[in-house]
Formats: sequence, structure tokens, C-alpha cells
Amino acid sequence: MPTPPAYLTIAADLRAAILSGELPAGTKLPSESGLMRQYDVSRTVAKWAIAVLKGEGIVEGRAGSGVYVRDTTRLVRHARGRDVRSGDGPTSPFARDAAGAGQHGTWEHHSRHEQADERIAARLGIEPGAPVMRTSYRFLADGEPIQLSVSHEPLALTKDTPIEWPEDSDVKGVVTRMDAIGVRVDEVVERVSLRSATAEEVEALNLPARTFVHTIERTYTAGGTPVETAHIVLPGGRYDLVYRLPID
Amino acid sequence: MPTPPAYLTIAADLRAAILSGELPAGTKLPSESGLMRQYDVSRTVAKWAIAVLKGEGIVEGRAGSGVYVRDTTRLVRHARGRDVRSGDGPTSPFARDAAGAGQHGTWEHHSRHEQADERIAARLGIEPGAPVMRTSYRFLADGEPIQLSVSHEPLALTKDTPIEWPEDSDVKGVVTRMDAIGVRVDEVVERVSLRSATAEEVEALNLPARTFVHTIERTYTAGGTPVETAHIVLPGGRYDLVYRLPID
DNA sequence: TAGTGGTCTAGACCACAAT
DNA sequence: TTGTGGTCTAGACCACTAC
Repeated sequence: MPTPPAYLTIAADLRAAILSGELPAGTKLPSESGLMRQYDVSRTVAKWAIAVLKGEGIVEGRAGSGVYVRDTTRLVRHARGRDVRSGDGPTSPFARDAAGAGQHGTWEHHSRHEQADERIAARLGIEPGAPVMRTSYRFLADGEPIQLSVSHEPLALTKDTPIEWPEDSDVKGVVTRMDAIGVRVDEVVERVSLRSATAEEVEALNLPARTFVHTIERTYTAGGTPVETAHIVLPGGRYDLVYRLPID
Repeated sequence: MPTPPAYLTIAADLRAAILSGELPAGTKLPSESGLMRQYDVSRTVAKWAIAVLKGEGIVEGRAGSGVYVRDTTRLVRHARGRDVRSGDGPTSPFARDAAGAGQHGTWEHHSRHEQADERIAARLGIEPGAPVMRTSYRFLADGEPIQLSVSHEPLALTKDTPIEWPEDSDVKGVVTRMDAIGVRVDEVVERVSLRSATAEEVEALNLPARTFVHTIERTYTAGGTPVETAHIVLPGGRYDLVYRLPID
């Protein structure tokens, strides 16, 4: 049996203490000098041990202060097939998910007209260059940024209707809004991937560097025609995705 | 504007070369000594730069040989609501997904009787200690391990039926098998999370250390009664998950 | 045998936090 | 002012790979 390297042993000890609840969220980890004394290793080894935990996203360094256990409470994003429209008023799907976790959901948005680039055109089944409404969102739970999204809708569908500007409408959610102009959305396809966060995402979501995110490419269709497509970014480890699918 | 640290600059350069296709999968990265000369930095800095890319899962070190760009072709796992049963014979859902990516899907399995622990009992809506069939799977695409799964079914439902031992049946897939004993599965719920791989998963899936995985908790129900629950582990970055949901 | 990455030591300077 | 983490240098030994 080869002895595991010291930095992995230290990382495993700290990880166990965190997962067992012995070091709850917000707690400061032993300092690097503390670990050096405790395990009789050099500072480099202590640093590599902490780098492992940072890479796992369970601790966060604050320069000049210390390394702290991150909050791991998770929001749940529900993708419902049924009852998406069983609306209780103007509440958005995101606000509903946040409420489900006992948090207050708000969001910032910015809409503008745009010409579809190749990727968006392919997803919407339209010609590149065709006019689309682009809306970018930043969602916040209790004031903390928690989700990014960029949505595109073909203006051929919504131009000069009451829902042309998504957030000026008094109904929220793609399905409900489309219904208001007589478009019956009957299917949504989501493609979930995992990758490390980009610098912009780290900035916008207030993440520690080099953490992982879920990305979702979502497209709503009505009778086979795409009516909206969105690129959604969710911090990994802070979000669970729940899918409820009817069979047959 | 603060200058970014050297190791991040180097990591960004290498990442750009990889993503642009300049360094395709399987290519060897410049050696640490090469990076030291090229950027005029110490070995530690070269090492941290490569550690960033390892943490992102896009390169892989082979001791004594070099650091190599990992293959990023992605398998797609389809979670279908409709037409799950539009069976083309005894093909399993996994084999279908693998075929969709032009790969050959095979799997290893091991079934045994067991008593439900608290977690499994809660997911199946039965009493802790009740008998269940536990089946663990390791799925392979073109011989490479690509997915782990542990499934539990209540024996109260399947005992002494032709499908009691999941893999001895000549039909595959939970929906099809349950149908064979008159149980009409009508809903599946999947909860998708993201976390770093455990040591066992690194071993079983032949992953580089400290990479991320999707985990899925999946439960099939028939008329509101759970009939199967599974814990599925998929390497992040090698798998995309696609969900197709009908609306209303 | 020469080169490689994996691990580790023993220092250094800096900006920032806590006090 | 002291301690902290962030970054970096300049070495070392080892096991392993490739030749």
C-alpha cells in the first residue's frame, strides 16, 4: 500500500470535518501556519491541501483573513412538464423556486433587439441575421446572485404584440406569455452540461475562482416550432435541478 | 488594472490553444521545463498553471511522461418522457444513447437481495428494513467506463415474478420490465446535482483525480407509488443530459 | 540514461484584514 | 502592527516513461 501524499491526507481530514458538520458553513479553517505545525509539513503542502478543497468548491479563501467553509444550502430549480401554467398570478418560475427554498427571489434584466447569430439562428430554426429579442437576466435569492440567463425570442413571432418586451408584460414565464398571444407551447428541451466557470461568470455570480457551473440550453417549441431559447448558468453545488417527466 | 498572476496567464494561453483546436485531444502539453523557459517563471508557477487546467478537467497528467489534452467528446443521456416504451426490441436505454454517439454500449451488473436502509426506504416509500433488490451497474462505451448506477426495487413488487432479477429478464429498462408484470410506470423524477468525484468513483470510472461528476437521483413511480430508485454518477464534461418535457 | 511529472522543503515579497 | 493568504523563487528526491 503506497502512503497517500501528505497534502491529500490533510485535505481528506479537513473535508471529513466539514462534511460531518464539525466545521459548519462560515467557519474559518486552521491557518496555513497552523496546518504546518499540526502536520509538520511545509507551507507548500498546506497550500496544496487547501487548493484541493477550493477546487471542490467547499472552501473559499479571503486574502488577508483566512479560508472559510462555504455555504452549501442548495436551491432547487424545478423543470415541470405538467402544470407550468397553473399560474398563481404573475409569479415567475424563478420566484416560485426561491420561495420553495424559503428565499426571496428577485431579478435584473436587460432587453434589446438583435440580429440572430448562427448559433441562435440554428436553435430557433430561423435565418442568421433575422431579428430577435435578446434578454439577459441575473437572478438573485435574498439579494445574492444565483443564476444567469440569456434568452432569445424570434421577433417574427412577438413583434408588436403585448409580450414583445418580455419584462414589460404583466405575465411572466415563457409558456404563459406565449399563451397570451395564442401560441400554445407544448414542449421544452433542456440540455444540461457541466464546465468550469468563465471569468465573467465568476464576476457576475460572485463565485470563488475556478468553480464549476451547470449550463442549460433550453428551447421551448410550439407545434415543433421553436419560440424561445435560453442559455442558463447555475453555480454547481448551490443548485439542484429537478425534472419531473410523465411517461407515455 | 491589476496584472493577473502569471500562472493564470499561462493557464489561459494553454486553455485557449486547447479550445481553439490548436492542441487537439491526446496532444502533449509543453513540459514544465518548457513552460519555465517560455514564460521565464519558476517550476512552481508552471505547475500551478497546469493544476488549474487539471482542475477544469481538460488535461490529464501521466507521471513520467507528460500532460495530455483530454478527450472531450460527449455522450448524451436522453431522458425521454414520451416514447420510452416505443421499444425496438431488447435494447437498453443506455445502449441506445451510446449508439446515438456512434459508440458500442455494454455494461457489467451485480444484483443481490438487501434490506432497505433509511435513505432507500424513504425514496421508495417503504419501511426501513424491507427487502429490496439492489443492482449495481457499470456502463461502458467502446469498453471505457462511462457511467455508474445503483438501482433499488422493492421486492414486495417483483418477488417471484419474471423480472425479479433485473438483468435475467429478456427485456431491459424499468418501464418495459414493469409493464411486463402489469405495472404501468407513469412518471419519473430526476434530481441532478454536481459534486467532485469520490475516490471510489475516480477508480471505477478511470477518472483523473479531483474531477467533477453529475449525480442523478432517479425515481420511477406508477400511480404515485415508487417502483424503482437509482443513484447515477456521470463524469462531468464527458456527458450531456437532455430532457424533453411535454407542457401541459 | 535522460526527461518527465509528483511531491516536498525553505525561504521571499506583497496586499489586505483584523486589531 | 501582526497575521493572513496570494504569488513566486530555487532548489531537492523519487518513481516512472521513453528510448
